[in-house]
Amino acid sequence: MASLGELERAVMDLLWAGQEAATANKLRDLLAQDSAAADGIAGHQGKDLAVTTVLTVLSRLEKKGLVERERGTRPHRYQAVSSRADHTADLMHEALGSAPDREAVLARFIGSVSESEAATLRKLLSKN
Amino acid sequence: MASLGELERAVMDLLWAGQEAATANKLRDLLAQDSAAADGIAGHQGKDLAVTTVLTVLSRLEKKGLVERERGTRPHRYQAVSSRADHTADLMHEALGSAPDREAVLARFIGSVSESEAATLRKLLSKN
DNA sequence: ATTTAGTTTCTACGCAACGTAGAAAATAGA
DNA sequence: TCTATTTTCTACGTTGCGTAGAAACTAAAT
Repeated sequence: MASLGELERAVMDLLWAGQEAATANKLRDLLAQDSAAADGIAGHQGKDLAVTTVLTVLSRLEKKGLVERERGTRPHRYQAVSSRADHTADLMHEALGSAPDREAVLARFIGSVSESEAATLRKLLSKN
Repeated sequence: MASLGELERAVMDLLWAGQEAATANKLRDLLAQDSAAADGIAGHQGKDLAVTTVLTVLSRLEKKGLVERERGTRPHRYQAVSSRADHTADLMHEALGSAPDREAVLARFIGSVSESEAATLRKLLSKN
């Protein structure tokens, strides 16, 4: 399924957070904000990325099937193909599927889950 | 947590499969067997790896915390730090933990689980 | 004690992924 | 048609991994 680099991850987080499709410029601005916030504004050492950088990353994410772009509108607009929840669940299934002893894996997994999450799971498994 | 390359994965699979700690030479032989089997014996295009290759990989796995070695014995013996089931469960937790909306993730995860696995989960969640 | 055969460490090369962005090409609006 | 904006192309530096030779090290045999 291909794992994500740091910047790719940051971009996906933005796309997953916002519901609207966003342009590369918009994303660049948001990334600048975030990094400024992380430094505490004072720093803000010109961590602004070039738009081409963001576009490159978006292209790579598109190739990986994580992002979709509207080619019709002029500044192309990008959006995540699936929700973060779906994507994360896919990753979990991918990990699970890579093992021959799925039951054992599930046992370990459940064994180290918090009580509230266990409750959530019980609910999800009974309903339906 | 660091993901594994192809050879790293193959080595871990061997360590997870066998219960005894193994030497680099032993692992090299097992890898040669496996690749021969994969090709159907006829091929077996001298895919035998150098022992140093296996040792390098083992060192990297040790640095990643996946493998442990007995330095006392002369041909060092290597073994997995945790079982494959534990490791896989850890990966699942890692994926789950990276999302802010854990409940949503669990919902998707459960939603696309096979019926037999769902049964397994129900059992695991009730018992205890 | 010295040599030697086997073992481990060090160093390194090629390749692919990723962060990064300038140069060039394409396009929409003035 | 010219220009400002946007997108694509190309590329460079870094890091992880597959791969292994060279060098250092250690235990056994002589």
